[in-house]
Amino acid sequence: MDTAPISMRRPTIRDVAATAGVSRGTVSRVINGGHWVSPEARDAVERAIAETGYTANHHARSLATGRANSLAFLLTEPQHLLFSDPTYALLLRGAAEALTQRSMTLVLLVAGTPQERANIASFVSAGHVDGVLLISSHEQDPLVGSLRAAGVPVVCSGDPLGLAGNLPAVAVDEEGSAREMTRYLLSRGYRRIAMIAGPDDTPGGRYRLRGFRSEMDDLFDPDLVVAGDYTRESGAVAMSTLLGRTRDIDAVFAASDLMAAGAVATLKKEGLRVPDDIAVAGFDDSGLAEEHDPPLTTMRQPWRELSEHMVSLLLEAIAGGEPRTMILPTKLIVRESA
Amino acid sequence: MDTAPISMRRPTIRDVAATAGVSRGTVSRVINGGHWVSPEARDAVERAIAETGYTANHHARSLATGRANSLAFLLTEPQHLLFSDPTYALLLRGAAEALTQRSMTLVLLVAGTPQERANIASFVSAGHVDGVLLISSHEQDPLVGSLRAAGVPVVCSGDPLGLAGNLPAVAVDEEGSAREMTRYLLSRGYRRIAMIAGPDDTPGGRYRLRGFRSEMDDLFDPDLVVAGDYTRESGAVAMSTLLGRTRDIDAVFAASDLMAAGAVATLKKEGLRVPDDIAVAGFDDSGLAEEHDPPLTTMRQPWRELSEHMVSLLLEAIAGGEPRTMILPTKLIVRESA
DNA sequence: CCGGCGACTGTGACCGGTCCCAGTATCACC
DNA sequence: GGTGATACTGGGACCGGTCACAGTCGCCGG
Repeated sequence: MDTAPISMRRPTIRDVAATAGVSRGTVSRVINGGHWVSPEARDAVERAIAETGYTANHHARSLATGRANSLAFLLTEPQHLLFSDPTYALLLRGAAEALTQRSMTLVLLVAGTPQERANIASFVSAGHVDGVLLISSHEQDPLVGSLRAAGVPVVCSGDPLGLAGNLPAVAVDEEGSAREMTRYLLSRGYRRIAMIAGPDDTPGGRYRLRGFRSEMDDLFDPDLVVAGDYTRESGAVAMSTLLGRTRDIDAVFAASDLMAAGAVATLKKEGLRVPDDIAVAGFDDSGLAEEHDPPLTTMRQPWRELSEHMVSLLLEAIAGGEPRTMILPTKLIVRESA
Repeated sequence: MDTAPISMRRPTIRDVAATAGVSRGTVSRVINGGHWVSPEARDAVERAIAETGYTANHHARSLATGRANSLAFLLTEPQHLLFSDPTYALLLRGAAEALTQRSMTLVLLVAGTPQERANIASFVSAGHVDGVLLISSHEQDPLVGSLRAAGVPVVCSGDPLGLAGNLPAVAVDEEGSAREMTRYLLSRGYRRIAMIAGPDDTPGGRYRLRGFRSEMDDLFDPDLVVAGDYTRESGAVAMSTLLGRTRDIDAVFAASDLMAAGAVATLKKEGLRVPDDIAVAGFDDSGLAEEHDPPLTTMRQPWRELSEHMVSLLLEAIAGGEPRTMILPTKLIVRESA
């Protein structure tokens, strides 16, 4: 019956051992660093591996070692946000690369519906991944709590508000960045500067506003602050709100490029020119900023470094190291909008 | 020394069996459908599972069954494209959801550097995932060949050009969609319609152009066709090229929203109004279209359905079914740009 | 009363690795 | 020549499931 070419089953470590004329143990040692193996044995094993085309079975290895060799990229934002905001894609790309380099894999988890959240909690707690790259959690996300309780190593993107210490995190200097942008706007002669802040339960919402306020000092006017939720639409709405309060505004600092873009859209609709009538600055330099019309002045977040360090801190934590937190610098990118 | 609360190891199927007072086999049967299990046994097992908080160990199961319970989402585009084009994010989101529903996991693979491509080929061939969702392959991608050779189930997004048949795929009716858009533009009275096509080695490049050409019929002018690579920049460049050839253009049909946006940018720079001087239509309805200024008339791709069907066709193929291909309809979305 | 069948259950082998321990060989040293 | 350390090797046990198979039990028909 079976006239098809026999589909050889994948070679196992035993096959390699047999063709190399050594034991499984020796093959295993060669694979894992090769200490305490004689040069001849190593050679034989390496030849045998090449000859048989052996590749290790991840599942078997994970079962034996208890390590999964994979990390979860966990998005906790409501769905619609996740994929409209280009910053997530940047982090995802960086994380994927960082893991590929370490020959680990990236499991994408999206915590949208309550059902999904429950599944994810049990999935992760069950040890199917070694750790979690936690992306953009609002303060007091219960999911984070359950992960911590289960003892799953976690590293946060951005300051883990309210999860006092102990959680490793990689963040940018939110407050300092906001101060720098504010200082820049002031240096350009703007005095009536409004801020479209992020939600107060996110680090980017809280600390960027704090930096803005302290740098503005006497010039700070609470009427010129409106909070959005980082989306383009919320930026547009916020700008309308601001204009409804007063026309005495000469610059706007938005806590995300997306909100800045929304603000610009509103301004255009109102017949106001950017930056001639009102200057607009964003935050993130998410790619959108450069393509925008006009190109946005913004604070560049070091996306590549952020994800790279998230991965390395997480691996440290998994290895049992002390939880560390890194603060990375941002960079002022001056374009045309302000 | 160890004053910390003992960290109980995860309960295994044996623990469940013990507390339920049955054998491992029975527990396994309950978990996998529960056939040929007495109601009392089932009850006891379910109680024991709840009591112990048991969750199955994926690695052990995969080792025993040979199934990984995960699919790869494989991006074969050069890096910079992947994450600037919002359409990938839409597919990714949909795939993640579709898999979560089936309690499978999504492994993200990015085939960027040659090194990564090699790793991915061996990773996938080694059976670490059950199948591959292949995203946007150019014709004759060697990676696809090696995956097919290794017998890994694959499903393509878009017509798998050149990989004649046999590969299941989910695509939209490219040619029909392009005809519909062209017909619409003609119905609006435009006669000198240009096309910014996609690369000819992609289905969206080849077939959308084909549809455009056949619907234009006598009005088709090869001088009014330029190919881009779906990016915004290429759209901008293509538009410049077109304008360099002739100013006798009253509408432009771009094979992606991103290229349409680039074209609009060029037109604005040239002082031309959209749609008053030149109308612009896109393709994808990738989210960008709605937010664009002016909002883009475009062909909506059914992203959710695309990814959902990709997953289900792939699972069919994995189960040994005949490779199937699905063609989904698009929808003309009329906004302001044309 | 026996044979046979269907429903249900328990058990041992196995998936493909890792790890640990016992064992051997070689060599230096006293 | 015995002792002990060092370098290396082999093999059994184990990780936590699934699966095939054998076995038990009750019941029905002949």
